[in-house]
Amino acid sequence: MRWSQYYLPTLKEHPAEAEVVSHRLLMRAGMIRKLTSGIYTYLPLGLRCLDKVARIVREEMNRAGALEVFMPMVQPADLWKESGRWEVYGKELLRFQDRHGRDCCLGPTHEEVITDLIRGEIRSYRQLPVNLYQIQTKYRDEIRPRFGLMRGREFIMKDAYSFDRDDAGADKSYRSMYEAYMRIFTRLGMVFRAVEADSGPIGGSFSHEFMVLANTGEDTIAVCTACEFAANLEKAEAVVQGHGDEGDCPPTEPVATPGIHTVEEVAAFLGVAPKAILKTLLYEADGRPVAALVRGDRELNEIKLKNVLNANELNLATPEQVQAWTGAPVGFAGPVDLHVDAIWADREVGLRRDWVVGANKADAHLRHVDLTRDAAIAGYVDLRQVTAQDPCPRCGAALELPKGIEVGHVFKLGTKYSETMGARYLDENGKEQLIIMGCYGIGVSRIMAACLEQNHDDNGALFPPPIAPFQIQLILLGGKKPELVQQAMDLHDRLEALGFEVLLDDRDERPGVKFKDADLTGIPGQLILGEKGAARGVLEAKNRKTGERSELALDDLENQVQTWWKGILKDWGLPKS
RNA sequence: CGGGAUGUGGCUCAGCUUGGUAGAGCGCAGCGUUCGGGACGCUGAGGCCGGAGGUUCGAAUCCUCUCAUCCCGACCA
Repeated sequence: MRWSQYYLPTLKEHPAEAEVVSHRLLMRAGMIRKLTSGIYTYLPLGLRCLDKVARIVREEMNRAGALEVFMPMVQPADLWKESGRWEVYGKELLRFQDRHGRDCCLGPTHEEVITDLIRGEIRSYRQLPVNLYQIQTKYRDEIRPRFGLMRGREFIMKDAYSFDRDDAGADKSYRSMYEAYMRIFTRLGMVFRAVEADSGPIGGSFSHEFMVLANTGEDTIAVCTACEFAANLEKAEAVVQGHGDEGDCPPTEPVATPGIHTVEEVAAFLGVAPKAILKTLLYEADGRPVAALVRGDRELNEIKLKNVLNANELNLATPEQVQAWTGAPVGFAGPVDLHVDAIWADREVGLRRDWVVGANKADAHLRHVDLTRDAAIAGYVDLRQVTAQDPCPRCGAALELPKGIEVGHVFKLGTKYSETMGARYLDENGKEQLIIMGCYGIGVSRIMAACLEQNHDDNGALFPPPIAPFQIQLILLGGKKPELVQQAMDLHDRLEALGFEVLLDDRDERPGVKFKDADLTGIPGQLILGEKGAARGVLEAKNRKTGERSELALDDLENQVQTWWKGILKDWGLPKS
C-alpha cells in the first residue's frame, strides 16, 4: 500500500479529549475518530488492526470447534422479559420502541437471542454439544464512557455460547474455551494473566477473566509470586493469620470522642492501634439495612459482602440512613445495640476479643467490646480486601497486586437461561433435561486499546507484529527522483511477494515528518530507502520496538529481510510464523 | 445521578477579569528556497465565538436557560 493513496490522517498534537495513552495514540495514529461520546469510527489503519485481532480470535475459536454465526443487534423486549433481565438489567440496556410501539433494545450481550435460537432446534441429546460464537457490535449505554476504545458504548465483542447435556460436558466446553483463550492472547503478543473472577450478576458457578497487564488498568488482580494462583481482587480470598485472643475482655466502657470519627483519629485520640478498632460499615442491601465489620486498618470488599448477602443491589448507606439506623452521624456506628437486619464480620475480626467500636451516639465510642458477649453477629466470613502484605491463599507465598485490563471473560452459566427460557432436550431415556450453558466473551476492540496501554513509548505506538496494521513500513527518502521512486515500488512488491504487508511512505514530505509518523503508527519493522544507501546497495532497517538499526543488502534482500524479521518476532517473544 | 471543568477556523489554544471591527501556532492552497528526525519566506482560503433568550447604543466577553464534550465518584457480561 502506498501512503499517498491511503487515508491515514496523523495528528501532530495531542487531541484534547484523549486522556489515556491508548486513546491518544489511536487518534494520533489515524486509527479512530470519535462520532460522539463512547462511539467511534474505525479508519482504514484502525480497521486493519481490528480485523487482525478478529482473525486470530476466529481462527482459535474455529480450532476449538466453535461455529460462527451472526446475530441481530436489535432485540425484542419479549425475550428479555422471558429471561427476567428486562427488569434487572438497568439503564445500561438501551430500550426503544419501533413504529408499532413494540419494546426493543440494542443487544448489550446475546444470551437471550442464542438461547431462543437453540431451544427452537435442539431436541435431543444427540444434537449436543454445540458451541456457537459471533463477532458483533454490542451496545451498552454506559453511565460514563471513557478512555476511548477502552470503555465505549459501542464496542466490538466476540461472544461464544456453549450448550451441553450435563455438567461434565459443560466443564469440558469451558476448559476448551479457556485453552483457546490462552492461545489467543499468546498469539496476540500480549502479556496477560488468566485470573479467577467473581461471576457477577450474570450468575453461574465459576469464571475466569483474562487480564492484560498494564499500569493504567482499571482492575487490580492478585498474583502469586510462587504458584499459579491469580485472581481478581474482588474474588481473592484473604487468609486469616494469627491466633485468637486468650482471656476475658474487661467490661465495656463508654468514652467521649468529640468530633473524632475516622479510624486514624480515634486511634490517635485513644492511643490504640488502628487494628484494635472495629470499622462498622452500613449498607443498604436490596432495601434492607445491614452492617459489615472489618478491622480498622482493612478495606471492605463490597463484592464479597454482596455475595455473602446474596444481594442484587448493595449501596453504601447515605449519611441520612446512617443517622436513621444508628441514631448518630457518620463515624460513630458500632455493632452494639445496632438495629439492622444483620451484622456480618470479617473472619479476621473473630480473632480479637477486645475492641474499640462506635457507640451509635454522636461523639462517643465504646472500649472493651467483646463481640461474642456484646453484639449479635450473623457470621464471620471473608469480607476484606486482600493487600500486597497478605500471603497467597493457595501456597502461602507472597502476592503481587498488578493492574490489569479485562479483555476476556469465560463463564460457566449453568441452567440460568435454559431454565427461564425453556431450553431442554430429551436424554437417552426420553427424559426432558435442561441444557447446561457457558458463555465466553472477548473484547475485540478493547484489545486494541489494551495493546497500546501495554506497548508504547514516547514516540508512539508499538504494535505487536501479529496485530500490527502493516508489518513493514518502507520509508522512501528523496522521493523526487523517478528512479528512486521506481526502486521503492519494486522493493514494495518484492516484500509483498515474501508475504509481508507493506506500507510505502511515498509522500512528498521531508524525512523528519516521515520518521515521526513511522514511529507514531508503530508498525514493527521500518525499512528506509535513501539516496545514499541506495547508491551503496543497502536499505537501512529499524526495529521499532528496540530501536535497533541495521543494514540490509539490496541484492540479498529476500534472505536478509527474513532474518531481520525473525529477530523482530523474537524481540516480541513470539514464535516465527 | 452527584462533584469539577471546557465549548472560539480542520487540530492545539489565546482573547472573556475591565463589553467597542475575531487572533496565534499547526494544518490546508499557491510560489520560491530547502530535503536523514515534525524546515523557512512570501501570498491566500477558511470562523452565525456550541445553541436559545436577556441586559446594553453595542456581547466571544455580563446574566438566565439549554445542549455537548472531558475528568473524579457511584455503575460495569
